[in-house]
Amino acid sequence: MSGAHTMPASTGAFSTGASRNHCGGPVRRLDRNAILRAAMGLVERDGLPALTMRRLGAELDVQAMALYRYTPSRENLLDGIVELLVDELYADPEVLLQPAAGWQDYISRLAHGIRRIALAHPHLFPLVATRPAAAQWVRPPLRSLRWIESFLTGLQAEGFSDQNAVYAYRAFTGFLLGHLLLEVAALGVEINPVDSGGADSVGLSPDPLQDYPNLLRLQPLLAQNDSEQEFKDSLANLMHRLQAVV
Amino acid sequence: MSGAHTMPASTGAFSTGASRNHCGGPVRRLDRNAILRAAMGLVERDGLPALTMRRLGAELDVQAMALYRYTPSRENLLDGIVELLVDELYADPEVLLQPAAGWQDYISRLAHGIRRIALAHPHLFPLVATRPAAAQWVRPPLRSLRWIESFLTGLQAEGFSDQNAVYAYRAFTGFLLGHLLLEVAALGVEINPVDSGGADSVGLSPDPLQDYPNLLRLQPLLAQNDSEQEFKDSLANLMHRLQAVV
DNA sequence: ACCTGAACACCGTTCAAGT
DNA sequence: ACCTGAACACCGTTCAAGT
Repeated sequence: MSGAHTMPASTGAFSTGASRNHCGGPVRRLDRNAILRAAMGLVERDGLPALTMRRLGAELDVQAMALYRYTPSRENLLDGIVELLVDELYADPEVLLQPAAGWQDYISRLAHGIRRIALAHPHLFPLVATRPAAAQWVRPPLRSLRWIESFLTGLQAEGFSDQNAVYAYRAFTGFLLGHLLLEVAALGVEINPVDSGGADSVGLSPDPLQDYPNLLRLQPLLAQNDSEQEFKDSLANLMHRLQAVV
Repeated sequence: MSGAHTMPASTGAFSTGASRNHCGGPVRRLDRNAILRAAMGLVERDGLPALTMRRLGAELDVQAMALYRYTPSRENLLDGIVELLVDELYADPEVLLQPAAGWQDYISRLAHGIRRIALAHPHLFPLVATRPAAAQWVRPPLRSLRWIESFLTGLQAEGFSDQNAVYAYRAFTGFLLGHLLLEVAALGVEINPVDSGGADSVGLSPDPLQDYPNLLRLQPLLAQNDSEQEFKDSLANLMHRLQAVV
């Protein structure tokens, strides 16, 4: 922390131009984690297009070029964000690393944990879904080797065969990705992160809603959706499907 | 091809500076559809980051600024691409506008039609999933009002109540989005559209596969997946789920 | 009517130079 | 060791100007 690098004795407090903390000691402003956290905050506040090396630098009181000591590229930064996001699962006390009360309980906790992450970071979650993975079989949103290993091992401990554990992994990721992407997309429309100047009129397609009588009539029904209930229903259905094969 | 701009007037035939077709008549080179098609081709060939106003102009033998006669912005172009993509469903003879042999047949044809579109445009499909929609209840990948109307009306003609038709719409879109996004993502890893110079070593996460014995053992099983069969299985499961409520 | 040249305010990234 | 200035090759977009 207090490395006191190249401090000229004469001028005292502000001679180096480096920022200082409130204790007065010189401060190592940057490290990869701080950069990633700042990037996440920037995206969550202003949207993905706002994540610019220059703006991110400004956020950290530094020039953009300084960031390249800690990341080879902006792309690499995005990958780092995705990794950090998935790792938040470890900090969730509701999520278990291994089944403790049956595989249904385990899967349910995991599903809700990932859902909490998605809802907490609606602007960031699409990155989890769309960034290229390391291998074909690494599927978002469960895209850390450690969690895939946990999942497969956990289900096998509960009696799943190799085949069935892999089958469950595939069904589980498909279910999660579809639901959570739809959920954060719906959130995104509500909070409207779009910065395209005054394009709201273009939004509702070439022809107006009036041309579709059925849609017009069902609009209230379509608009009122309990996404949590829908998530739970679909999860229950998944469980039922897995129950049949185990 | 023949960059005949700024042609001296003396040469007669090329006095206008506009390009000509092989019949010799002056030609309107640009229109919105041609631009959108060129953009789709560019993305499918070189990836989304390659879609640049300047590069797209070059593709059409025109300066970038000329495109702004036909689109207000690059963002609007992306929305146009998504619309064109979804509209390809109308050109698919296997897909029916209304049920003709039961709702299961109708839904199955629709699902496979959208899957064909996704697989035909793996670089483009993520746009369908992630572009902001016009309303919360417009869900990718079924994001045209006309298709939503068709879907709801179709199911109601087959005996679905308002509630159940909307329920089916939600379950159907969730299923499609999850599966197809995973499928094109897996494709994307195979064909490797990444242009990040030599980042292949970074890809496989901080720790190697060797640290996860179970994963290492199951890797062959994870790698060999029949995505079409998986799609059909999951679709059948969806049908079964809907069967229960109708 | 349709396209271009020039310009503006940005980008990501490199690299020699400062401290 | 860590950060900056200056520079390069790009971006999207505007607008007066050409034909």
